[in-house]
Amino acid sequence: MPRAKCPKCQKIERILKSGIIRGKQRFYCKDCNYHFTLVHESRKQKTEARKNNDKTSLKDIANAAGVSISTVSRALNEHPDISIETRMAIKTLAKTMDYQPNLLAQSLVNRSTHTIGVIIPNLETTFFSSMLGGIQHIAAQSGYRVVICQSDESHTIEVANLQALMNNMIDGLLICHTLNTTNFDHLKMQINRGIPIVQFYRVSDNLDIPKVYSDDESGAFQITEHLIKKGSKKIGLLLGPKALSINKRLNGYLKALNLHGIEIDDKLIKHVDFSYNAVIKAVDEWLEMEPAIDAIFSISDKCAVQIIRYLKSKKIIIPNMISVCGFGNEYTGEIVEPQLTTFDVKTREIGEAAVKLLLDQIIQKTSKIKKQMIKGSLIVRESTDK
Amino acid sequence: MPRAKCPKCQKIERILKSGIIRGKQRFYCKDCNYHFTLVHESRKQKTEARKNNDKTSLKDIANAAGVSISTVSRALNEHPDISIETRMAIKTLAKTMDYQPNLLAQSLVNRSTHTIGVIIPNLETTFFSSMLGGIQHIAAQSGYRVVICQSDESHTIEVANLQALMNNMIDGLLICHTLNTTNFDHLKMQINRGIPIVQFYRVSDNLDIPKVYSDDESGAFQITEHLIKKGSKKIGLLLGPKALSINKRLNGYLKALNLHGIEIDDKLIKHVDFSYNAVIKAVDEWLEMEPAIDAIFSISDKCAVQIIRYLKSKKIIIPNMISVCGFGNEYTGEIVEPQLTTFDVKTREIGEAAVKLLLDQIIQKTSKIKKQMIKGSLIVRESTDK
DNA sequence: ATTGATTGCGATAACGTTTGCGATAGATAT
DNA sequence: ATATCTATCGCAAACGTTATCGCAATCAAT
Repeated sequence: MPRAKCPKCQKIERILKSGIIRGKQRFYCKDCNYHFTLVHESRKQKTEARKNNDKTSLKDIANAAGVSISTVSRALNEHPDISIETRMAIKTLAKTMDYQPNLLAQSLVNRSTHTIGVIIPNLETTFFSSMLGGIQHIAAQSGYRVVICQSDESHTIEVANLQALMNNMIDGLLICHTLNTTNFDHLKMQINRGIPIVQFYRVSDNLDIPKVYSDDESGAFQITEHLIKKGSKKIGLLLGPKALSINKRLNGYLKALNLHGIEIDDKLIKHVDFSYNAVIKAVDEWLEMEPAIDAIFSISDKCAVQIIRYLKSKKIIIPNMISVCGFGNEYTGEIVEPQLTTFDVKTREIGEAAVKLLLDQIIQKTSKIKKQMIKGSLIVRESTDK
Repeated sequence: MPRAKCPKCQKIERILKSGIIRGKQRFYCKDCNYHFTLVHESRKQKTEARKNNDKTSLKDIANAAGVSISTVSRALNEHPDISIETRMAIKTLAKTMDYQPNLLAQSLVNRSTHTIGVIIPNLETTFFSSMLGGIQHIAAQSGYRVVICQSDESHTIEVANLQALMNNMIDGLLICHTLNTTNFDHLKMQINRGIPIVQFYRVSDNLDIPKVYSDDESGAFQITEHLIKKGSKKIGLLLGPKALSINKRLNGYLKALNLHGIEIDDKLIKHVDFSYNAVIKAVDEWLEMEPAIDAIFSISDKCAVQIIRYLKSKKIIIPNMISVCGFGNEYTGEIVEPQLTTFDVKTREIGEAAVKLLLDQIIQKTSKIKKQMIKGSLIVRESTDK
C-alpha cells in the first residue's frame, strides 16, 4: 500500500507502485500520469560535503562578496569594467580566502595549458639531461611548464608517450627520437592536429616540421681531419645503430678520408648498440687487424671513455699507439686520463633553440618551418695529442 | 529613423534608438518595454568556425551516431547500461573520427589529473637526474605523467614553482629542497590543501609529512671509520652550506672520531657553497696546516673529483700522502684516477621510493605518514687504498 | 524630450567530460 | 490483466573558468 505523495499534484490517493529502479521503489500517479521515486538526498549531501574541504572557487568569493561570479573573475583579471573599489575589495577577499585559480578550468576555456611536452630517450645521461636543462630553463622563463616522458630508447614507449601527451594537456611538443625509430607514422598522425611539434637532436630528414640539430657531418669531418693531421691513417669508426639520423657523422668521416687521399676500409667502420660488450668486441676486432689501427673515433663520449679504460688495461699507450676521440663533450671526457679529445655539440644550446622555436610557434603562431643547425666546436685534449 | 524589429513583439512601429553599446546601435521597444541590439552573428560565426579545425568531441560522435552525449561517453567507457551493438558502433565511429578524449575536461570533473609534480634543484647533474629517472619510471608504470621544475638552487624559484604547480594541475608533489631553503612556510601553506606531498633526499626534520632520505649519518660514519682504519688521523671534512639537512653527515664524522678516540679539530671542518673556488680555498687552507692533513672527506663526489685533480696538479700523491673520499657515487668517481672511494646513496632508489610513497597516498588515500630511509653502501676504491 | 555615450555589474553560454536519475518499451511474474 | 523488472538510453547538473551581451543608471548634448 504505497503512501507516497505525487510531486506534481501533491496527492497521495491514486499512487501505484511501479517497479523498483536501482534498488529504490518507484511510484506512478494515475492522476497526472507521472512516474517518480522518493526524494533523494544523496546528491545534495554530496555537494554539501564537498563545500567543506574543497578549495575556494570564484563562486565562494562571489558569495562572500555579494557579487556575481563574472564580477569576481573580471576583478581578479583587472578588467576595467569593474570599479576600483569593488576590484580592491574582491582582491583582498581573494587573498584572505586563499584563492588559487583552477588551471584546469582556465585551460579548458582558454584552450591553452601553458605546458609543453618533451619526449626524450633518457634523462639520466648528462648528454640528454643538459638538453633538458636548457629546455626547462627557457620554458620556465616564458611561464611554461614542462612535462617530460622518457622513451628509454624504446620505439613502442615513444609512440605511447606521444599518444598520452597529445590529448589536450600540452600546447606544444619537443621530441628527440629513439635509436630505433625508423617509422614516423605516429608523428605524422599528430602533425596536422594543430599543435606545434619540434624535433631536436635526433631528427628525421623527410618530415617537414621544424627541427634543431647539430652539425654532425662537419663535426665528424673536423675530428677525422684532426686525427689525420696528427698522423693517423687507420682510423676505426664506432657508429650507433644504422637507423640513427646522427649517422650523418659517417659522411664527415668519409669526406675527410677522401680529401686526404686515404683509402676507405669497411672493416674500420662498425655499428654497435652502445652496450659495453658490443663496444669491447668491436675494439678487440680492430686490435687484431694487420696492420694495427692507430686511432679510434667513437661517435659517443661514453663509449670513448670505456675504450680508453679498456685500452689502458691492455697496456696500450694513448695517444702514442692509438689515439682516441669521442663526440659530444660530456664531463667524463675531462676527467678520464688521458683527457678525451672530442667535439662539443652544445647540447644545452640545442635544447634552448628547440624550445625557442616551439614557443615562437605557440605564441606567435608563425607557421614558417625553420630548420636550425647548432654549430659545435672541436676540443683537442690529451687523447690525440701526440 | 530606426527600422529595427522588436525580437519580442515583432513590431517595427514603436521602436526608438537607445544609445550605442559597445559600438553597436541599441534599440528600445515602447510596446514591450524591451531593450535590444540588432542580431549578432559574431558568436554564431565563431562557433561555426571552430567546428571545422577542432578535434572531435563526444558531441561530434553523438551527432554522427544519432545518440546522446552521455550514451557515447558510457559506450566508450564500457558502461554495461549501453547495449553491445551501440557500444561497438560508437567505438568504431570514434576510431574512424579519430577521437581523443580531452584530458582537461576529464580531469576537471574527475578532480584528478594523473600527473605528479617534481621540484628538484637541478636536473643536469647525474646525482639528481638519476633520482628523476627513478621517479619518471615508476610514475609512468602507474600511468602517471611527470611535470618537472628546476629550482636552480634558488629558494625564490622553489617557492614560485610550488605555487605554480599546486593549482590543480597535479595530484601529488615530490620535492627536493634547495641548498638555501631554511624556511618551509611555503610548504606548510600547501600541506593542508589536500594534495599529497613527499619530500625526498633533502628533507626537513620538523615537518610532519612523508619523506625519503639516505642514511647520511651512517654513511659518513662508515667513510670516516674507513679512513681511520686506513691510518688517517687528521681528516678534513668538506661540508655544504650550514642549512642543509644532509649536514647530518657531520654527526657521522664526529661519531667515528669519538669512537676511535681522535680529538676533534674545528679547523678541519669547513662549510663551502660547492663552488670550485670555495673548494680550492678550503683545500689550500688545509694544506698549510701544521701538521699536514692526511685525508679529505668531501660531502660531494663532484668536489672530491675536483680535489683529486687539484692535489695531483700539486704533485701530491693520492692516497699515500692524502686520502680522498667522496659521497654519492657519481659516475665520474669511477673514471678519475685514482678512482674515488665514496658512499653509494642509491639515488635512483630514493627517487623510486619517493614516488611509491606518493602514489600510495594518491591512490589508496592512506594518510599514514611514513618516513623511509634508503640504505647506502661504502665503495672502497683507489683513492683511500694505501 | 530625444538621442548619445559611459560606467558598473549580472546572466548566461560556452569549454568537454562524467554521472545520478528519470523515463520509456518490452519482458516477466502474479 | 495487473504489477513488477530489466535493458537502454536521454536529460541535466555538475567541474571552475572566461567572455559575450544585456541592462539599468547616469550624464551630456541636442
